[in-house]
Parts: sequence; C-alpha cells; structure tokens
Amino acid sequence: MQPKRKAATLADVALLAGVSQQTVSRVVNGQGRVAARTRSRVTEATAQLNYVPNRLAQGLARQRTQSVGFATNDISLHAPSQLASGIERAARETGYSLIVSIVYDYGLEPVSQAVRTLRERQVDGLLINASLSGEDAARVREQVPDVPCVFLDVPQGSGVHAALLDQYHGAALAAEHLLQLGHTRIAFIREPGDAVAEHSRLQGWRDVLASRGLEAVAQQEGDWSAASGYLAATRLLATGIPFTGLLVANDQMTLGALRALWERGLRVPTNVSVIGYDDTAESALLIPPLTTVRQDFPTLGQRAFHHLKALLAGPPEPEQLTVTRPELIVRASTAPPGNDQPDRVREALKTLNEAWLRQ
Amino acid sequence: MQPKRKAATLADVALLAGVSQQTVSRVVNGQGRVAARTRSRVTEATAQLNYVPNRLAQGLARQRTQSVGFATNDISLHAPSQLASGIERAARETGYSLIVSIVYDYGLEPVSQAVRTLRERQVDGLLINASLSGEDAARVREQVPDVPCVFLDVPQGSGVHAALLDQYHGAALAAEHLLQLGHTRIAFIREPGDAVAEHSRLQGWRDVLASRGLEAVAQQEGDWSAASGYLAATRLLATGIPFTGLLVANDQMTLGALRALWERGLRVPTNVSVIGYDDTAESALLIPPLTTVRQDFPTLGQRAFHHLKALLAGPPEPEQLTVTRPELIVRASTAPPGNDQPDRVREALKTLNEAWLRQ
DNA sequence: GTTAAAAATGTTTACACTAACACTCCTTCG
DNA sequence: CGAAGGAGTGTTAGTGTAAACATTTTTAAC
Repeated sequence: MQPKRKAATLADVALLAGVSQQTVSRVVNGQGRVAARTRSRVTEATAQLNYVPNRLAQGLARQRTQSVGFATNDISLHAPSQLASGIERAARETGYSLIVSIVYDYGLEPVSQAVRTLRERQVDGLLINASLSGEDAARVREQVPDVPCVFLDVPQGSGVHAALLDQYHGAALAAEHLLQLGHTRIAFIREPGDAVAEHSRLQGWRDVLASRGLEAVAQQEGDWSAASGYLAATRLLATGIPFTGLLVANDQMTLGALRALWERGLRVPTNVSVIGYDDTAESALLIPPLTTVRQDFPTLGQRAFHHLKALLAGPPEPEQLTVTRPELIVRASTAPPGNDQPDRVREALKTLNEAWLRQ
Repeated sequence: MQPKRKAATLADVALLAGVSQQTVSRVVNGQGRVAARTRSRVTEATAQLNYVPNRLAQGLARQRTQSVGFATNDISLHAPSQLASGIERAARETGYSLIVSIVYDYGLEPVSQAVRTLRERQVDGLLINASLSGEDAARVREQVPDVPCVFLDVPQGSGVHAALLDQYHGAALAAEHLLQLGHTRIAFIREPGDAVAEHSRLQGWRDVLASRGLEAVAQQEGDWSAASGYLAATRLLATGIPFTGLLVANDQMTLGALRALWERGLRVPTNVSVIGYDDTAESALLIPPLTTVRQDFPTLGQRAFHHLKALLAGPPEPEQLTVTRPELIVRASTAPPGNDQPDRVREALKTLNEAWLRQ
C-alpha cells in the first residue's frame, strides 16, 4: 500500500504533521514541552507512517546507544545461556539491547577480538564472561578505556569491576560436606584449564582437603559436558584406586559420572557419594537426586547488568566486586561412607542390574 | 597516556596521516586504489590512535548494519541457546553481529515487540524463533516489510521464508517406533500452547496413532522443563489409566518423567517405554539411555542464517522452506510391552527403593 | 494595554561515516 | 608534443537524530 519503500523518518513525520523535526523528536522522546494539540497531531502522523526511531542515528547524535555487549564463551553451555537470559531481561526492562559476541576459544586473544567487535558497535558497556587471569582482564580493560566493563569470571582482586560467584567457597562447602560425612578417599573431576586459577572450584576442594591433611586420591579433567564426565569417571575407575567420595565441577559432568558408576555396579550414595556443581533444573530430578552447589546464573546476570548500569550512570568508581556465595543443596547422592547396604539390598541391586542389562 | 578521552575518528587519523578522511576510509575498508606509501602511513596512524571504525555511523551512511536480529523465546532453554550458538558462529564468520531480543511470552504481541526493538536497531535481517501460527507469522512479516525474515518455528506452508525441523515427522517416527514394538496404550506429555499447531510434535503423534485407529489414553501438557515433565507424569499416573508407552515432547521433560515413574516403582522400559525429543548431550547418558529424536539445533541455526544471507544478497525471492528431517535414535528406554519383570526383580526394586529413600 | 515571563516551536549544527563526483598528476600513445 | 586515460587523492553532500540556541506565540501581571 505504501508507495515509499524506505522506513519513515522524523522528517517525514514532521512534514505530515506540519511541524518541525525537532517537535516530532520531542514528542517521540516525551521530553520538552509540546502543546497537547500539536502532540496529538504528531502522534497520529507517527502512527500513520508506522514510524520507528532509528537507533543508529540516535546513537550517533546522543553518543550512547542504549546497548550493552555480552562477550561470552559458547552460549550453548549452561552458564552462558542462563547468564544471557538474566542479562537480557534486566537490559530489556531498562530499555537496553543486548549484542552477543562469542569468545570461541580460551586465552586473551579471542576475548580481545570479541570485545573489539562490540566496541565497534559502540556498546555503552560490556559484560565479559570468559575465564581470564587478573592480568588479562586488565589488558582487556585497557583495550576499551572509555567503555565500562563488568567481568563475570575473573579471580577476585583483579582490579576490575566484577560480579562473581564465589566458586572457591562453593567448592569448599562441597568438600567439607564430604569430609563431615566421614569420607577420606576422595576423587575429583575438575574443570578444564591448564592453569589452576586461584578461587577456582578445584582450589576450593584442594584447600579444604589439605586443611585436614588430605589430598585427592585421583583426579581427571573434563570439559563441562556430560560425555566428558562419563569419560573422566571411567578413567578414574580404570585406575583401580578406590574412593568413596567424588567431587565434580558441574552437574552435567556429574550426570555422565553417575552413569559410569552405575555401569560398573557402583551405587550412589551407597558405594560412592557424589557432589555436583550448579544445581541445574535437572539435578533435583536425577536418580538419586543430586547433592550439589547451587549457582543462580540468571540472577548473577541481572546483578552484573545492574552493576554495569551503575557505572554507566555515575562517575567512575573504584573497582568493586559483587560476590555471591553459592549454597550447598544436600539431596540424596551423598551419605556416610562404608555404610554399605545389607546383603539383601546388594542382592536386589545385582538382580535389578542384570534385569536392566538383559533388556 | 592519551589525553583525548574520546575514541579516534576517521578525521583524527586523517589529520595525523596528513591525508583526507576519504583516503583513510579507503584504506580501512580496503577498497579503491591507494598508493602503497600513503597506505602504510595511514595504517600506522590507525594503529597509533587505536582507531576502530564506528559501525553506527557506517550503518547510517551505508544503509546497512552488518547485523542480524534474533528474536527468540527464553534463551536459557535448550533449543534457543543451541540455535543462538549456531547463528552467532555463522554470523561472525561472515562479519555480522548478533542482536538478541527475548520474546518473553507466547502469542503475537510479545514477538511483535521484540521485532520492533530489532527494527529500531536497523538490523539487516531477522531470525525469529517463536512459535507462531502462519497468520501471525505473516503479520509479523508485514510489520517489517523491508527487512528480510527467516522464521524457525512456524507451520510449513505459512508463506514466509523459514528454516524448519520437521517436528511432525520426528514425532511420527517416535510414535511409529512405539507401535512397532507393539504398544497400544500410549500416553503423551505434550508441548505447551493452547492451539495445537499443525506440523507439531503432538500432531505427529496423534496422526500416527489415528492411522492405526488409536488415540492417546491420556495426555498432559508441560512447559519444556524437567520439573514440568515430572509433574505431568505424576498427573498422568494419578489418573490411574494404565499405559505402556509414553511420548514426551522433549528430553528435559523426559528426565522429569523418568523420575516420576521411578518413584512409583515403574521401570523403564520394562513397565513403560519412554521416548523423548531433542537428543540433548545428556540423553545418551541417562539411565536407561534414552530413545529419542535427534534435532541438531546449531546446524539449523547456521542453515537459517545462510538462508537469511541469501535473501540479503539477492533480489526478493519467493518464500521458501528449508526443512530438515530429524532422526530417531533408538537406545534403551524402549522395549516391547508386557515384558514385566518376574516377581523377584519387582521385590528387589521395592527393597532398593526403600533403602534409597531411607538414606 | 503594555511588559515580562513562560511556553511552544523552529533553526542550526554536530555526530562519524560513505558515495559520488571532481580534481590533479602522471603515463602513454599517436 | 598534445590528448586521452588512469591512478591517486580531495571535496561535497547526504544518512537520521538530538543538543543548543533562537525565535515566535501565549499567558500573566500590573
């Protein structure tokens, strides 16, 4: 119907309403005084032309875009997607848009690249969820000196703004739980990464064990996926080293580990107590329900956005942290060790096992 | 170190290099002829000032932004996050950025709002992953007449460009598998949504059953989450209506359903055969490994992006579909019916159950 | 009824960039 | 040796909007 191919601009609306561009701008943005009659005429013209403001031009003129960048590693993973959900919601509620740029590999360079892309888009602020050392975080910071940044996965005390989950603490809770139940032979399925970050989950486990003069009897590295958890547990069992407690760095790997244990006839928590990390939506519904450490990523995302928003609004503030402590959720995958089932149950398990396998 | 607060512009670089803006622009964009010596001088100035092009201004001038919008429902869910991952990768590889806008509810209006936001940002194209009727999709289409759109979740034959998974077909495969095993008493845990979309999973199940003169003995609706699957299965069991086959609309709900069945002492697949949908990374590692329908969302995302890219490059083409057929993955959660465990095993299960619960 | 203040509206300019065109050199060819 | 052509570079105008300032109109006060 409309002969004009291109979208209507302020000028088009102004022409139709018989006023100046600026007046239309005032009406659209609801600022400045405009006579009621004029306003309604403009509003009508706006609707008639299906006018939508051009945020590019607006951004150029205002020198801010009402958009934030989210640089993250693979968004198909649990944490990034949950974060994205929380961030986007908080952003939308305050009129911001979210531009996503994936960090496709570990290390500084890929992050730097993602950040550059976002800087080109003139985002007002940056949320960075990539595992970075304190130094690398500072380096990224320098790369965009005039864009506020909030980091989501850096060591505490990196000298940058950050919204963090205290994974060290969460891991410590998990390890302490196992120790309190009486376990001493404990194995790890740890997160990926060559360098052991301070404040990491692995470090939390280690320190708690060390405080009791213990260390892991064995450990394997996974890549966060359920399949890697399965493989890691398989390798762990292949060593032949006995353990009664198993600490796993996330719930997806835990699911794989549970399967590996089950395949070898090891019952959870009867033979092995297992603790995961994250408390995904599925964890409570696993069999057995998983004892795990709860991390609320959507809330973290919202918190990070609001932290960023404060930086956007106010004057430059000293670097500050928002640290959220995770919580241990005790369910049914942990129990005291050596409390093996009576023979009757063991027999039952065996039968069941065979029956299942026969199918 | 740098006294200038603001980011360098073409003009700054031009001044430093002693050339005109236009020449700098030519160097930066690598188009047009520039003498080698001039080029190197400009390149140096660019590096010295840490110049990064302003894509807002570029977008304004060029009338395209090298960005695409992704309107999707909650990105923390499996499908959207997997899609986003595939789309972002394909986009980045071709120099596009991704702007995400969440569709926070079902129906036309929320989609319309997300699309408006993206239109304001002047995205070159739109990918829309929200469940929409053909009419509503056409209405969204009209809302942005000059922006190419590819829909990801609309009925086939909606008269819009779309990249789809043939969920009807996938669901049919699942239903046929159960029928071939000999099941006749089949229950559904279906996807959310009032209207039963054509080409939906539910419709696929229904039609296959109907072709054998059957219908579901019971059905419940879930919201894709594991918890809702648990509740749906619980409600299903509460009806007292016996069934030996259970079709579930995704794997997360299936996980919940497995738990509900387990709690009532029903074994899978001995007492009930269960089929999920999606083949998530966890599905192969569930106990028992899940028979399910595989959908490759990242690949779909890439495909959708390339479809969109073709629309951006070429002249308007007739609406066309890219339909991918999913594949049935048969694992251990399905078996012929009526193959109940001997009493001994049933007894074992009961004992085990009690032991587990006691812990 | 004048005057001052306030309200309403218009004009100019800047934002950072690109497209289109214009101009200046130098070759090269007849 | 002059013209044609091309390589290299500069100039001008336009992209859609908002801020700052300028102007006109209305209202209020005396």
